Amino acid sequence: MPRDGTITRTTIMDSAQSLILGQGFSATSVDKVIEQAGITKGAFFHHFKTKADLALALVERYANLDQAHLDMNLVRAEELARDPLQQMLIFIGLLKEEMAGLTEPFPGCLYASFCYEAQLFDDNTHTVIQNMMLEWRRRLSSKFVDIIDLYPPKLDIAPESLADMALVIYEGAFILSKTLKEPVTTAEQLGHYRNYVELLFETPAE
Amino acid sequence: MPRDGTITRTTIMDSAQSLILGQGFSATSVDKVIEQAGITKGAFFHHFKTKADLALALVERYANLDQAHLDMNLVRAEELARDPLQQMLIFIGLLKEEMAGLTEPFPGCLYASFCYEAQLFDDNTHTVIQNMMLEWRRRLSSKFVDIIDLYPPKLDIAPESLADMALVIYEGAFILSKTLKEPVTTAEQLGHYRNYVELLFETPAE
DNA sequence: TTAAACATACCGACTAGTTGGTTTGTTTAA
DNA sequence: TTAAACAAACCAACTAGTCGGTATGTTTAA
Repeated sequence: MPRDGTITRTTIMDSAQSLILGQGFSATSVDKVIEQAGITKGAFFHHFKTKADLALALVERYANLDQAHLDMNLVRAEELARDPLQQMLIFIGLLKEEMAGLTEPFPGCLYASFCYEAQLFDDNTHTVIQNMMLEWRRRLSSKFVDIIDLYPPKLDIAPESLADMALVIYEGAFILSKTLKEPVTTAEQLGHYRNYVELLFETPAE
Repeated sequence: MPRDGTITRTTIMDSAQSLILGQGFSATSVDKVIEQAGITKGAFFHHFKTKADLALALVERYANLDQAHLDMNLVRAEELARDPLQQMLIFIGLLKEEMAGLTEPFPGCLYASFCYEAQLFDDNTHTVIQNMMLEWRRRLSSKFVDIIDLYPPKLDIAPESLADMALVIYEGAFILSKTLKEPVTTAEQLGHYRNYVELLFETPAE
């Protein structure tokens, strides 16, 4: 077996990601990454053709984890209930519980980090992020379409924008949580999202 | 009095801010700023002792505008209604209408931009941002306390986290809007926030 | 079995250009 | 005349990326 470079590659990516979430991509120099990773420039540019290539690899890995995370929680919710509204409420509850136990703010989202340095990245990198945001929209709005069918909502709402709200809450809560150093914010805000869905579709007591 | 440098200073800050919202603070070199502003390095470092000094000046100006914006819309809402719930719904409606007419995504929020490059800035800069976030929380949660007094909410909620939701929606919606290049997102999401408040406190039909 | 040929992983000095910041001097208006 | 407002040349440190070389394996053919 050849020397396994996947460990080195993973170490580089882990180091880079934690640096990027703290100081942004631009300020995360290759020198800082290799120092953090404990390797050399030769090793870095063996694994990544350019620094932009690292950025792409990072968002691809992040999006893959995000996809798996989305799939897993949707499947779990669908296993725990048959009714689409119950599934959605359970799904949001699962997301909330993940964030509820944090003792320090979530380190942040790579999508948001790259969003405010967007002009530094190429189209491939942007597309990966856009597609993953659209995937959240597709998956959740499809569920909301089923819900609207069964439970006439109290207000006229578009399922896509209701689906978007999940990511909106995540991204916004991360920013407040990081800035104010309050770990509970994200779980609290996901709780409001769940409340909103509940109130929108609940059948009035008769 | 010698030449009036306030125009130059403003031009520098405007150029810097638009560059920062597109590519982040770190990638926004002083050279790029002075090129965009059409001035020289001498002028730049006459007005700002360091690049970090520019960052502080930018967030201070941004926070002052934010404060005025918050004040103005709260006053307008209080002029248009006496009931605190109606005031809050009008207030959110005013924010929504500001965003509803955009033909391209809002350029973004300086708080969020700095949040993901946080380690580059000093405590003064952070404090300005934190104080403005806490100001939003104070002002809106005070209103929500009044609302809760008058309209027993359907669910048990903390007024602070309900107040935080305004900024959360803003910051999150900006990120989706910028990434997906969809200008309507922010107004849509503020609409959901208004819906949520409405549903939480509405008096059930009898 | 063995050794030559090859492939991958990695090292670290080097380069051309950029970075924030300084220095020295000039222009402008009161 | 004076002091703020600006210009332009300059600097040391840092930037991403290159390149020749080495170390450690795998494959192939006799």
